[in-house]
Amino acid sequence: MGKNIKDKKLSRDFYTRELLTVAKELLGKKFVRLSNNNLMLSGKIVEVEAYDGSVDQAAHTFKGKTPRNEVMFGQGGYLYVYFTYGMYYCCNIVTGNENEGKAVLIRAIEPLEGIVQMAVNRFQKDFINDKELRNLANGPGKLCMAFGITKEYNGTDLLGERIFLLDQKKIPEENIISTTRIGITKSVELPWRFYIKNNPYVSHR
DNA sequence: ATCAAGATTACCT
DNA sequence: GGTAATCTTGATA
Repeated sequence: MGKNIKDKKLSRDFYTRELLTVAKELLGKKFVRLSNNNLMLSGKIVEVEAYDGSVDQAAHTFKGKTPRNEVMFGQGGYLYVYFTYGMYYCCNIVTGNENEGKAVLIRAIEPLEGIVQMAVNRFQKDFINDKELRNLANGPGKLCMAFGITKEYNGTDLLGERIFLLDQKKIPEENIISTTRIGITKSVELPWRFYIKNNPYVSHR
C-alpha cells in the first residue's frame, strides 16, 4: 500500500457499528482484492443494501443460523459470500457483533485498478469499451465475477491481506439516495438500498 | 429422497 | 418488459 493517508485500511471498529450507519459509510470506500500473483483489483463502492436478520424477512439470517449463513452471524468485518441462482456469487460485509446476523450486500462498484484483469474475468477479453466498463461491476453477481470472488472467500477477514477496504472521504448525506431493495419478495418496504447520486456505475436507476 | 425458492443476469421481443 | 439458465440450500417426508 502507499504512503497516501487515503490508503488506510478500515479498522474493526468501523465494521462493528450499527448496520445502517456502516451501510451508508461504505459508499465511496475503496474495495481491494490482491490476487495470488500480487495483482491489485480495486474499485469504489457505489451501491449497497442492508440486511438485518432480527427484523428483516429478506435477510438470510431471519430464520436462524444454518451452515450457509454462519459467517453472517459472526463479528463485523468479515466477508459473507453466498452462491445463488445456480450461477452467481454475491458478497456482503458483516456488521455489528457476534450473533446479530447483519450484513451489507455490495451491489455495485466503479472499477479503478486492474480493469484489464476484470475484463478478462467478466468477458474473456482484455479490452473493453466505455459501455462495457460501466457494465463490468454494476450488480452483485457481476462484481464478484469481475473481482474473482467465489465461495472460497466466504469468511475472509477484511483486516487481512486478501480482501480489504481503504478509507476515503465520506459521501455527504445529500449525495446518498435511499430506496427499497432490489430482487426480494419479503420486507420489500424497507428503504435499505443506498447509492451515490448520479454515479454511472449504479445497477438500476 | 424430493422439491421449491432464490439478495441475478443475459438475451429476447 | 418478459423469461430461460442453472444448482445449492433448507425444509419437509
